[in-house]
Amino acid sequence: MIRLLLADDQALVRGALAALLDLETDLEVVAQVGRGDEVLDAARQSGAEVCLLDIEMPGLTGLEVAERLRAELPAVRSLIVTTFGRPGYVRRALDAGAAGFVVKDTPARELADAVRRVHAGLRVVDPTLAAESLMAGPSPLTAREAEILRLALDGSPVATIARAAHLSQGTVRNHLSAAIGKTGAATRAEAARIAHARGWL
Amino acid sequence: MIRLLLADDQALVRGALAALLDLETDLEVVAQVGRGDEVLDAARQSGAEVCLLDIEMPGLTGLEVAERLRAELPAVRSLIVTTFGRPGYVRRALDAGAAGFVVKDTPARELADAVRRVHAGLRVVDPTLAAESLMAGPSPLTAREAEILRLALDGSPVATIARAAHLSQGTVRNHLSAAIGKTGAATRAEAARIAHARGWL
DNA sequence: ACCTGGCCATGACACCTGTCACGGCCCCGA
DNA sequence: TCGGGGCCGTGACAGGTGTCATGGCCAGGT
Repeated sequence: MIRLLLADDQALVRGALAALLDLETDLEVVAQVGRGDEVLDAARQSGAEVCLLDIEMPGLTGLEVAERLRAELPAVRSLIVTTFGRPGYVRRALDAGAAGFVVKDTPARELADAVRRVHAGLRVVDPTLAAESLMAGPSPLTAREAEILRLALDGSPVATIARAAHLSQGTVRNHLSAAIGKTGAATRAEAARIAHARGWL
Repeated sequence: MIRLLLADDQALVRGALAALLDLETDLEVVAQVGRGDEVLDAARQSGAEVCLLDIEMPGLTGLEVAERLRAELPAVRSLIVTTFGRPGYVRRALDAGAAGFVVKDTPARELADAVRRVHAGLRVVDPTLAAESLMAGPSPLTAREAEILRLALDGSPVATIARAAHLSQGTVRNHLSAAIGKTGAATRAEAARIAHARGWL
């Protein structure tokens, strides 16, 4: 009996996944949480062996959770289950200590197998996704450029970004210009979209 | 036995919802599709009585599907099941003939009840969502303003938008200016975000 | 000691954007 | 018949944006 923990911010999806996995005779969902910062406590109390983690959750990112799980509960395996197959996410997930990476597009019947493989100590990564991840390569953005671009994601004007980052407007525009160049974009909005889609933010 | 059709672009979510609903003794999932434009055929062939529709799908929107179902298969009830509780979506869903509107945040146990209510001919709408929908009111945007704003969503420059819409740049800027004024935004990026969040696009 | 590269900043320039005033064309309701 | 309002366009202006050159500071590697 493999003991599972589910972390996803959408209650309906969480419950549905639980129903799906409980159909398997060798799997048992022992805990469900809707926030990233509730995973560690729940994992400790439930004695979960494998954690299915969504990436975009309130509190903590699934990637951050995977990192903390590795540090504090090294016996627990993390399996990232996310909507977005952004290339950069795969690399970051593996760096964070995740044992697997699955997108929500994959057929339902394959999920249970992924869980079993991860539990057995294997690494599970969507093959097409792994290829994309290698193709795209690592992020060319510096830390500051990524930070500025994150602030520019919603289309804020330079003045707002500068205040938020405690920088001068000129510096912000320089970072944005560099990011535009590195992403091959024409405007900062496009640069932000590209970097976001690649998982560089 | 209530016959259900599931439409959601994420295979994993689709399969998980099927597992969840099949647990109920009076419900039966008779068809699953991953695209909006496959729903009608599938509904006809499977003889589904209730269709669970995600809004954002390739091919056709869940809202558009609801409209066509009402026109061509009036006996079939539509239940919108979506991630985003945008106020404008609720109104548009009901106008399109949907019998219910549920967000993916709702507890899993309530979904089966929503299906039964819809099948019984009742309307099901998340109460807090209904309140928000009334609060926000209808879209103040004209058709063209909404179209231009849709094209501006990704941060394209005015020249690109103008080409895409077959308009002069001046006209595009006028429409954008009007939209910025009506949304109370400061930039077109913010206006696009606001309108999108309200379900006006 | 030297050079490279990230980071911060300034100033100047060309260009893009947001706003406003204005005019014209339609359709619809009073 | 006469507005009113949506729609399209022009022109002009102030301010925001993207680019470039330049300079200083600091950490790291040769």
